Amino acid sequence: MEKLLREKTAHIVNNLYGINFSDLDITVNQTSKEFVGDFTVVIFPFVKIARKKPEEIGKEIGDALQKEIPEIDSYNVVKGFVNFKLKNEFWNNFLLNASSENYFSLPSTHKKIMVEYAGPNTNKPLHLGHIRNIFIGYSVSEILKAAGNEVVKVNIYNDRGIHICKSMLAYEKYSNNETPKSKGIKGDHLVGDFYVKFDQELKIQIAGLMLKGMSEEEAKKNAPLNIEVKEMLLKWEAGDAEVRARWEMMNGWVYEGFEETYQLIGCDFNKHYKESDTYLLGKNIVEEGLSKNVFYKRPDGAVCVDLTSDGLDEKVLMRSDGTSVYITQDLGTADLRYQDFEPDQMIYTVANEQDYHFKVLKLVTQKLGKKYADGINHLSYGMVDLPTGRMKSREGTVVDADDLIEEMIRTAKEQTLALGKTENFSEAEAEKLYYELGMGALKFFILKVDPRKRMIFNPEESIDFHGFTGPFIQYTYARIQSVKRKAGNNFKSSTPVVKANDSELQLLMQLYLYTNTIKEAAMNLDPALLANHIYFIAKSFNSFYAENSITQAETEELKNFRLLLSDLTGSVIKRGMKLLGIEVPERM
RNA sequence: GGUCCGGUAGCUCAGGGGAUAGAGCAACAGCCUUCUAAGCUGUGGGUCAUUGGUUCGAUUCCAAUCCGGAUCACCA
Repeated sequence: MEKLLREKTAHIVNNLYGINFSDLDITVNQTSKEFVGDFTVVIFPFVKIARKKPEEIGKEIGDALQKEIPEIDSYNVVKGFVNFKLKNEFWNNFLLNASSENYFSLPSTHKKIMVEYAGPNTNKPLHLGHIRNIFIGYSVSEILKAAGNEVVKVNIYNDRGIHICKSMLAYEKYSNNETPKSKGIKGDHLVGDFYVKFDQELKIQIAGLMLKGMSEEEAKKNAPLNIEVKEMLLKWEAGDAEVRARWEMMNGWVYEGFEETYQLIGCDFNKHYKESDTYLLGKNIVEEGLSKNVFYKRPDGAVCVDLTSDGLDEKVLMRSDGTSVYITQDLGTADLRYQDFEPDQMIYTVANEQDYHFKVLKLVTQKLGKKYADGINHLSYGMVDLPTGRMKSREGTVVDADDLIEEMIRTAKEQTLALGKTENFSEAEAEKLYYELGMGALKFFILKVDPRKRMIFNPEESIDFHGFTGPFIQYTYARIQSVKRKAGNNFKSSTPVVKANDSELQLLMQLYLYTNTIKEAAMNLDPALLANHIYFIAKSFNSFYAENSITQAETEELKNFRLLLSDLTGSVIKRGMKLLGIEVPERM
């Protein structure tokens, strides 16, 4: 309807005033609530050209549009705004159409989009930063699917390098060969403990050396642990059997731990890539770049690319000793992924601290003339900070993912029990509900914020279950299901001819705008748009619910209409929340 | 220092050229013998960081300044 209004208005204005506006030049808004109407055309832009008063123009446009668009019931002009009110039939028809099975399946874009998300290191457990990453990456993937794209979800494991060796070395030195099983903790946590242990022991060594008169820099260089860990990395690269075996074992523990957390979170992947598999591929690309004269070799042997003409710097792509750096393996990974799936677009869900890195990646692949280069897209999200600033693992301020999830579920349980909501639930049903509510609260808390912005999480304040939250929406859904049960699930999709009241219209409008939001969320890679919209739908429903009786409506026809409206609201909420990765309960 | 991102109510966040700037939390006042009160209705709370500009109109766009953050490795 907005599109139709824009097109018709442009047409009318062009004829009437001899200008040349396209539909994109026309502003159509929702009518703001203090005026009568559903949609509003802004006519200020024509005032100057038409040399008439806004009120006059408004009347001319209003008359013309009313003639051309049969769904328009009436209009009014206020200053430079023409407010159009749509006929009951329009909303009745919408309700019927939207209640049919395939209303919400948007046409295929014939595009294949790859989304990378998660991307953890295999030396410590997942934390709140990963949680935001995973929620965003998963939700963006689902939204893209809903908008008609084929989506491939991939993960990348940073599973090799000096930081991985640190936990391995600490394990070798300080463990009693314990295993996740023997200690009864998750594998990623066990490995993470040794990563921390390495740092602690290293600090002691450095302090000791400094007491003997070394400078801090010297002490760091000469600390036995630092020397040993470098030796271990060399052994790893050389394929030393013992080191590789320990690496396989410890990474195996970590993957098991991660898998458990993924399951709890409810995310999934089509394929996991490992940097240990791709870092060597990057070297082929470096060779390719050299032969194409896109890269050059410095006298010291390091391979570089000059990006100064693009406003960046000279960037090293391979060390003088021939080993690969971070960007090298990303070049290899991108190439492999394109061979694997041939996506039209590759979206990297990575925090904004790596903006520079992805600029370089895109530029370098473009310079190499890679087919996929233009499709590289960095979904750069803001980091999660504490009120005191950045989370720091060394200061122990990192919010652990498993702990946080557990706490959310526990809080959900407490609050639900306090309200006595689960008195006639079976044990399994109740546990499922606590899980859905706890995760719903957490996911919504994260996803309602614009991904691009940094956000603050205060561990002192528990995440809310009231107001603009996941549980509020889940509650709304459960309420709707309850009403439907009370009505014996007995309502027909026959043509309702009902003059909707204000709260019904408000709800219909929100439901009507839903598919727009999906398209916009997909275009902007922004689940927050969807989260906000679902909240408005739930809020509109609750107002409607408070003001109107559904099962006791004055007439059968009205009852049927309201049941149909409630049912549609429920299905849109369920559908939308699914795209955020949030389940909705039938009862709560 | 260069580049990029941000600054909106006490707090957490929407709005990104259009009408009197919105939610939630927190505070206060109402609403359960009627479909689930994790709800609904209302009240108070704002120099949209500052200063200039662009125009019919700027919280929104541009510039400068201030404040916060990120980044500019042969680390990942």
